[in-house]
Amino acid sequence: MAKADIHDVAKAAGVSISTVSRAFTRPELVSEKTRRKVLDVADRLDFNISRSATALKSGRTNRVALLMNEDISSWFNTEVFAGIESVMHPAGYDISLFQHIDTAATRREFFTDLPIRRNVDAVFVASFAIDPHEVEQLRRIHVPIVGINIPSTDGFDASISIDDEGGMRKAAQHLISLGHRRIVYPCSEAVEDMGASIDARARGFIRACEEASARRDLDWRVLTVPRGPEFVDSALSALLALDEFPDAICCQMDMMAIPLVLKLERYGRSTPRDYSIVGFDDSIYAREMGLTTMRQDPRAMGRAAADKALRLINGEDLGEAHEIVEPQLVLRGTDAPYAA
Amino acid sequence: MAKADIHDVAKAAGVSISTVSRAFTRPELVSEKTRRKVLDVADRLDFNISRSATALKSGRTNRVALLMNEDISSWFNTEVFAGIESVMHPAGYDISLFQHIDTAATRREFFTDLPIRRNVDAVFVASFAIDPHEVEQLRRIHVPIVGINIPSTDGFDASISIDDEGGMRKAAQHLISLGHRRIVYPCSEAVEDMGASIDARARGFIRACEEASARRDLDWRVLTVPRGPEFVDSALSALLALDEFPDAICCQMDMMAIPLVLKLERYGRSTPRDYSIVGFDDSIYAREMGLTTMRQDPRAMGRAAADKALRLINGEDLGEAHEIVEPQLVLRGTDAPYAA
DNA sequence: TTGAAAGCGTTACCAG
DNA sequence: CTGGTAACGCTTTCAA
Repeated sequence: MAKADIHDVAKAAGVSISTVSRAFTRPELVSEKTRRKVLDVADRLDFNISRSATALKSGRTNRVALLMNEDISSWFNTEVFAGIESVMHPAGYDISLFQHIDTAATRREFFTDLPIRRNVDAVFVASFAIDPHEVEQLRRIHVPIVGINIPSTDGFDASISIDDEGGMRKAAQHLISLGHRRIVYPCSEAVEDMGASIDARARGFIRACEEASARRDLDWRVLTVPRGPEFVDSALSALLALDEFPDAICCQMDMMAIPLVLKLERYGRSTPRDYSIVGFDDSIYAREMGLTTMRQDPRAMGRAAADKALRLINGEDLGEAHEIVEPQLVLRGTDAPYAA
Repeated sequence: MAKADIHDVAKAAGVSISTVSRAFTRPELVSEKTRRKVLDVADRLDFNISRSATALKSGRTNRVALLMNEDISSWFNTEVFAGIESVMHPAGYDISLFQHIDTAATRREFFTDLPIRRNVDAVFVASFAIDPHEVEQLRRIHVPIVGINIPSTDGFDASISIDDEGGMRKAAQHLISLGHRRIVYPCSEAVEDMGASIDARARGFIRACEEASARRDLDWRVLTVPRGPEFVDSALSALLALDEFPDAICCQMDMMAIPLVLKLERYGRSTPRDYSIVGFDDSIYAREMGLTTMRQDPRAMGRAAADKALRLINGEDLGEAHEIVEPQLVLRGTDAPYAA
């Protein structure tokens, strides 16, 4: 009696298979008494409705795809995943994860084979510099396509993205308004590639500085360092090599800011005493560290994206399909007014 | 022509549906020419084999369940997930994640409703203080049950766990062998609850100290602090309240060690100059920080667990069903010989 | 409120 | 190498 099927249950409960089915999926159509009996028997026989059969019958797959350019283990990706999961799982969906769609080879493989075709009810594209041709390919699977932090909404049925440029501009403005004069932006393509976000953030910094320069004296610069696992050390060297150490440092992400603070401490540069620094993300350890930073909430973005997907799947109407969210400045302990 | 089914493809290719099916799943049984034709047509019609139908027919679900006591976003859980995913995804399985099986309520709900019954091909239990009765319930779904960092292997078909006690013992021994005399173990149930690991690690520390005390003078103690989001600050206060500041600190996890190093710096205590400290996990920022720590590799554990599950699903034999792995001491910059 | 039967899209056996 | 056909386990009319 390894596996009882719906017939076994029907027989044991003295009803038809239709009734067994209804007892599970439309309990209100079955008399209290019959239902209890059926569910009882089912429990005794370790029976449950088969998702595969339900899926087949209904024409839905109860599965969604999530595309990420790199590994799920970065802070951003994990949070997005958790957010999507928290909505989709209770709704009965599995998430089929496609990571590392980053090299030319994996991209081609994915977008030409399109393994998810006819096998998902929606597609999420997370923080992914997807190109228009690829979106076009995706559309061929004829399901809603929802983006999270995507460079362009073209071809997407819905999306939610963070305003990277505006956020970083706000961060720089904060530093400037504190009175700092020498302000530096260490910039690299990080190991954990955030794709287009990196560029947008740099633009925000530059914009804030240019705007401020029109009004007052400001010595600002972008310090470009090579990407790779040593990007923090590269930034550190570049910073230390400056003629004059800056009053303020604006970082593209907390993963840059946090190690920098630690390492600078060892070179006798202490924040906020000697310099102000602000991060971006409000990710792991930022709170522990007391890092002043721009907060974004990728988990909430995941949830919002999932809500949209669900509505799209059910043919409902979306209020606004495409959303932009503003990161928030979180003041903690690494910024202080300029004191010459 | 929204959705073409197997019949449409068969017709368009001038073959039977059997041949279409075989062209996809048993290409070697179909002539090169026919196969190309079929795949061509299929691609043109945006057709693909339905996983639901295949699953139904085969009696498999192509889905596994992963149970975690808390959120997926902790370092350990993310890595385990990524490890399992890297093996199961290519093998054609989706992962159905069940998080937050931690309160009495969610546990009861999960283990009595057993929503995964008949709907997964295997179950993973990750870092989960599951009780014997719950395991018994799980067995009722009649699929392989594979554990990762579980307190007891009872009822599990396979497992892989880290030797927390042995690892922490090794960490403490290292500190002792460096000649340190006053050694402290700040201990709390962390926010990100690692369940039984916490206890095992404390035991390892105590054991090392007791063993060493028999041989030489050693002033050691466990500093218990309340759990909660402020556990690091609690540990910090406790440490600073000591009559004499310790030579060495042994931490239950990097999430304790790293913020501690940072905060102690602000109180003028600098490592390795003033004290040695070793963490546990080798998780985020440990390398950046130069933290000496005990490394464990949860991603590799996830992979190993998934390999076992796959073999079990396919009815193959496991060499050794239950594995224990030893964490490795990674020497970096936060330990130094005792210098009075 | 319940039962009978058709059909969802495959796969696999058996013929040819 | 290819085609016909019977399941796989459910849901859903339609009748009773």
